[in-house]
Amino acid sequence: MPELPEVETVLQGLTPAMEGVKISRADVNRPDLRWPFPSAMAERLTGQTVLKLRRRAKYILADLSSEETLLVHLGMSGRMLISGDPLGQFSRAHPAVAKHDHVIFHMANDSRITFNDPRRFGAMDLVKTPFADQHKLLRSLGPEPLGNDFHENYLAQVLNGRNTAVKSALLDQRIIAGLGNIYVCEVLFRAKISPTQKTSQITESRIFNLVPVIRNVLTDAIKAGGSSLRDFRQANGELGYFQHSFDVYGREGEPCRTPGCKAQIVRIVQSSRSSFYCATCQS
DNA sequence: ATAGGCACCTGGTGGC
DNA sequence: TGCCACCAGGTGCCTA
Repeated sequence: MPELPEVETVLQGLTPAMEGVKISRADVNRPDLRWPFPSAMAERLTGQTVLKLRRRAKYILADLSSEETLLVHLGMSGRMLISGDPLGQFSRAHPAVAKHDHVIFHMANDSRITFNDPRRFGAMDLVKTPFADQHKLLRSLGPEPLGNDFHENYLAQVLNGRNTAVKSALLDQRIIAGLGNIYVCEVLFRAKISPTQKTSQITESRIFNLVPVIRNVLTDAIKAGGSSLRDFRQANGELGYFQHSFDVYGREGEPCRTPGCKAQIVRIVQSSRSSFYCATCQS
């Protein structure tokens, strides 16, 4: 599910309900997700105030008053849903605990945040706040695509000499942190680059052009509240709607949206993942 | 060091 | 209805 725009959307939804608010209790309903939870996680969360909520790549980080930081990854199917009425803006009763509700945060403002993840590819960990960036899962991440460290010269330098398809390179979180399968497909369509193109074969001007294209695709998706395919929800339960703006993802056999192009979108498999593209427009 | 494949897990869909 | 194969938004780890 969640690539950078979806995680950013969830973060923005959670912030008013969680930031500055104490966790009165945490229910931890199983011992692990992708990996075992950190020891005594429920006790280490209980009573702590969330000082700051932030995002790094596809991770949500919650800095706690205990000087520990809770690190959350949504994996493929993770959701964080708010219930209750933290802002007095809407009223919604707390739902009964459902299947796959693995962790529930009971906040002092009477809201609840429920982490639900059927496939359990998600993860949570606790780390001392000053060392959060050095956490094993974070320390090798490349620059944020919407941040200042991601720019034309960086991308040209890091892609130069690599002998891999540009699709794989843009999915590599060490090169750029936050893109996933959907948004790489959409980026390559807008940039008119074939997903099979080797990075070393792409001209410098086309590499440079990828930078604003990546930024635009991500910012458009964030404005739309992310993409809801099967089960993605914003933290308030609403759907994102960027999926209606897909040019290629999931559109195998449908017409290319480039004006005047008569081709159909094709699907190929690269490193066991689907790539959607227009073989006429993208080279 | 780098590139490619597999594994982890559940649920939805479509074909027979 | 049932069974089965296949597909899914991620990514760490193992192999060559």
